[in-house]
Amino acid sequence: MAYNLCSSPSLFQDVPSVSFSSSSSSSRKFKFRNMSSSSFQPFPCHSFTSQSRTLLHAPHVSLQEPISEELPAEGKSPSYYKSSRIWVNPRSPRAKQLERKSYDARYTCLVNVAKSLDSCNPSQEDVSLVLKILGDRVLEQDAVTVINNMSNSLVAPFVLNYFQRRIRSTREAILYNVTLKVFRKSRDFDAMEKLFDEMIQRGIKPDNVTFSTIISCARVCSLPHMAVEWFEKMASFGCEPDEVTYSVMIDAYGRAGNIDMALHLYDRARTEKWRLDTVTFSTLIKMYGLAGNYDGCLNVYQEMKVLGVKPNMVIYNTLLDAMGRAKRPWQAKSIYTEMMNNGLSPNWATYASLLRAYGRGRCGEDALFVYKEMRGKGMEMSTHLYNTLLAMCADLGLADEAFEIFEDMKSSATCLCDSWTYSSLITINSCSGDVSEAERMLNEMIESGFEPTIFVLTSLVQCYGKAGRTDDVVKTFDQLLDLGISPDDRFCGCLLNVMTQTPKEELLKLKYCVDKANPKLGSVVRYLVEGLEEGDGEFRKEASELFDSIPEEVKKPFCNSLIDLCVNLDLLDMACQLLDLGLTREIYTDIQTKSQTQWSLHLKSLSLGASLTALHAWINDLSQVLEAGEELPPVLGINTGHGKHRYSDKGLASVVESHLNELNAPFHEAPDKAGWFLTTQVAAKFWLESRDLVTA
DNA sequence: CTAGGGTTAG
Repeated sequence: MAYNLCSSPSLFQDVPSVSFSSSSSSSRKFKFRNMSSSSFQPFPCHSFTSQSRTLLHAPHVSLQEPISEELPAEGKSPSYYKSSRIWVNPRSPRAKQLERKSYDARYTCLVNVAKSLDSCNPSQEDVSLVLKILGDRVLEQDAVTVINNMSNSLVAPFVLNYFQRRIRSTREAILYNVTLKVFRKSRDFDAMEKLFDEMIQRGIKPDNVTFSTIISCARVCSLPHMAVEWFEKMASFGCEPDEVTYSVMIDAYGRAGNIDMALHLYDRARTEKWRLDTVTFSTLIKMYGLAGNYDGCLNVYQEMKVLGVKPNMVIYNTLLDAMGRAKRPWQAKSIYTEMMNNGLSPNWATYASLLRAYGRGRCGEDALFVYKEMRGKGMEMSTHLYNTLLAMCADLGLADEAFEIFEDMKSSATCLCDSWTYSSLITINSCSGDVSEAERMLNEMIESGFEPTIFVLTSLVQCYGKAGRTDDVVKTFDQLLDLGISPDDRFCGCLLNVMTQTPKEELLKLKYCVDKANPKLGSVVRYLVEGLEEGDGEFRKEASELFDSIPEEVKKPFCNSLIDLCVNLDLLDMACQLLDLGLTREIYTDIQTKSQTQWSLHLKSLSLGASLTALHAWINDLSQVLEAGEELPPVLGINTGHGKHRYSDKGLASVVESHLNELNAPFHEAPDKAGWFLTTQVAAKFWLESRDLVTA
């Protein structure tokens, strides 16, 4: 028997017809996936140009027309062979290539049908008109390919109906499943549920594919509870979840915030010896990353390798992204190195993750090296990738590089600037205190048709605050409200930070903003700014309520700024109360540590005011130890960290050092340990006792 | 691309 893969050679200039001798046993292997050799009916595709109009108005052309009903007898050419008939050994690469080309051509035809359907009216008549071209005998496989390539969820049900009337299938769920996929593409969960009901009513049994499609649709529609609901429904339809369903559900549970359940499923999948593949692992890594469990990400990665699953690009990119979130640039680097050693070359997602990791991890040199490498490789740029570069520059304060990248972006024909682009540029200029350049960018943003976002306005508040332009801070605040944006915690934190840099006589203007933005914060600030007398722990109670009401990640910056404000206003008692509150609520942790040989004070994560307050508290604690007749350890140390401090232009070290000098404290900078001030038990004891004499 | 699952921002 000869398989004739291309019945009309003239249609394929470079694809000659092929026949395979039945004597070759390998011809069995030569078939298309999901299709038995005998069921394959080749057809020419000459009428299928990319123009769907041509397609529709070519009624004399049928996909099936030139097909010979009888396959040619061995060694005899069918009548429609004209020329260029070549015998090809089915084992040869040439045969594989021909198979490929023939398949591709057929596939392209069906994709074009799908495209025409997408742009036609959602009616049975119009759908029939397009589909007539497939002839009366439609192959199930072709129907699947057509629907699978559609994206119009209004037309899809008519197409399904058309095919159902022409195809007698023993596996009717398939056409339903592939139609469900179209709904998934347009995120139409309601349509999905409706079609499922129809399936049931027609007595067609849903299978795992049905459920995993519905579940993953719920996921992309941000309806994780629906995903769970449908998963739990499976059993009542006689479906046992398999590895794909587990993989989807691990993700759905993760996104629903039910990580325990996700891990439970993973355990089950593992003990039931499902073949776990990279998709499941990347899902797990992603889930741990979003939950902030970064060691969990690395554990999954290790476990995956132990189980013999080879990491692919998606795994590496997901890991890199997680390490970026974790602010662990060094781990991102070693993962990237491993990726390269495994012979994989970075794509856009790799670069985006790396840039983010190095930007957030303050690794300027590494980040710029990535940028150079991208340029050197001629990496195809996108708006998103440009924006990632600009965000990296904003993280690292690289104004010149940002300008260069921005110019490059504007000269690109395909990558349009968007509100993210301007946002990064405004942030960069705001951080470097360039008010006029920040304003110029804001204007350009507005002229380009983008409204300022809360991120832009937050940056501007910071910018004006730094420049001492309190009225413009207030103006920016009002602009935020005018745009109907409600101030978030970051914005309030920024206002609070501006207050720590504002002279006392202007603070009332900012208090107005804080009051409006967050009344709880306003009532705490009132004690400081209005010099409110506090009786009976009122202040502490208000501050406690404030910290109860804000999310974990903003507690420390709020507390730092509030303490700074106290210190600026000489309200040391309230500063101490806030520090104590911060310690008891574990907003600050491990500030004081004790070992056999050394007691230490760690100030690195504290603002300047909070550092000085913590220093005073520590000195008081040490005095009390002596008063109680107990001993100090051999060494006492203060760790300020070195380098530039987040909250100050001056390093924290120099501020603490001059304060220690003022106090005549015997701490001295350690020559071999940067950022440490040390003293001995004897010196400390002598100083503390003489100090107590003075204050007594 | 081949009836189901995974990687792009404050």
